Amino acid sequence: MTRSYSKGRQRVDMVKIKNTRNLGVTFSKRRAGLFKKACELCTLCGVEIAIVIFSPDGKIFSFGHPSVDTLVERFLGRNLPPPNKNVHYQQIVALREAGIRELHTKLMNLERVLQMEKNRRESLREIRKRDDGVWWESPIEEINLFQLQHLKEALEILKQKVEKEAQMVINNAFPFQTVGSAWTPPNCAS
Amino acid sequence: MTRSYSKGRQRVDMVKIKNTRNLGVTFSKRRAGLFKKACELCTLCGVEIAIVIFSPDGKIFSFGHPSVDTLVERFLGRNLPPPNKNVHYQQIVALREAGIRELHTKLMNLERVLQMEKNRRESLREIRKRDDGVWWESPIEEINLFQLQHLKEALEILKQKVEKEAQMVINNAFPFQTVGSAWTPPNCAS
DNA sequence: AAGACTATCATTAGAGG
DNA sequence: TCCTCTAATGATAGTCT
Repeated sequence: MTRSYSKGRQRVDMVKIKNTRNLGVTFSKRRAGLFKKACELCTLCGVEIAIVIFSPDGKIFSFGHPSVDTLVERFLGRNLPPPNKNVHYQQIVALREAGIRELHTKLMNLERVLQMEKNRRESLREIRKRDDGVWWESPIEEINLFQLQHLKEALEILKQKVEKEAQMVINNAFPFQTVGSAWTPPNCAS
Repeated sequence: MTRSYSKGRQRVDMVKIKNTRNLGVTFSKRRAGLFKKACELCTLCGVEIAIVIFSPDGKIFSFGHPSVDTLVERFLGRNLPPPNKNVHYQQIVALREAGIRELHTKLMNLERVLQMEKNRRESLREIRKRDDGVWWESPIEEINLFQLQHLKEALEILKQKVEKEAQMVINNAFPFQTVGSAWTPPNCAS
């Protein structure tokens, strides 16, 4: 007894996952939440949604209404015919509309992102202190160097001007090659 | 005066959209919420997510980190041979298993920052001129702080220039692909 | 007409079991 | 590992500007 629950959901940018186990739990919970949101959106607005999630350990989770394969096929079928200039124009128009709003939102969140960075750093330090046994193989210095190199790369790319190069760097740093089978989540609740 | 807002979010199963107009608004809001959740899941748990939404009127909305096409392709090719496991890859896997997700999250957040900064290179270059240019040779803790300060400086100026920059973005037209954030294609409401 | 606002309810991280 | 619980925070439908 005397259960005094205190911890609750904090702000997203304050969230610090304490260990791998909690990370897995969080992933499961949030994945379920995401699928639930998608399901609600399907039923509420009459849209069709496909979601595919690749976890770092190689598992694939998918949600699809009516089915992932159907929607993926349709998605590819849309891209199959040669690019339509009208489509491209519509994209530009849409981006014009979304541009200002997105920039505002993102700038408003930038400080929160920076705060998140600080929290990540604290989390990293905590994990260093706690999980000594796991971190033996790779000294802290190497990890710092590892991180350092990537940060350096990223910021130097920032100085340059090509988004694709940045994306390549990220992808090369973390090539998530996954092999597995799709897992179909529970159906939409009515 | 005396604005007494009363309506709020009701239970999902009680939600009734009053008309087509409100339905469109709801769809936009919830779609944004879904993409935000997906983005959070990406950064928090280090997963890769692709979402495709087909609206009844034939419009397509997509979210993808790193990109929808990449993930769809991987999804369809889930029987691909195992990935090459070179030394670098193994090191990354080991580090990730040991808690590298914080670094991964850092990089993904940084990627988001890069995505935001890509349209504001001039301002950033102006900031960078004030740097001595050797910040990455400092200890990692100071590096992060330095980077944070650096980005924060950029943020301050960018805040002042957001409108101007947004206009620039519109004039220059966005690049075709979006990385790590929601891509809003053709217009939403009918 | 695109956002701001606010009252709700939903989501969820961590603790106990 | 999986469930329940609880406090905080997040999300959002309708309204107003």
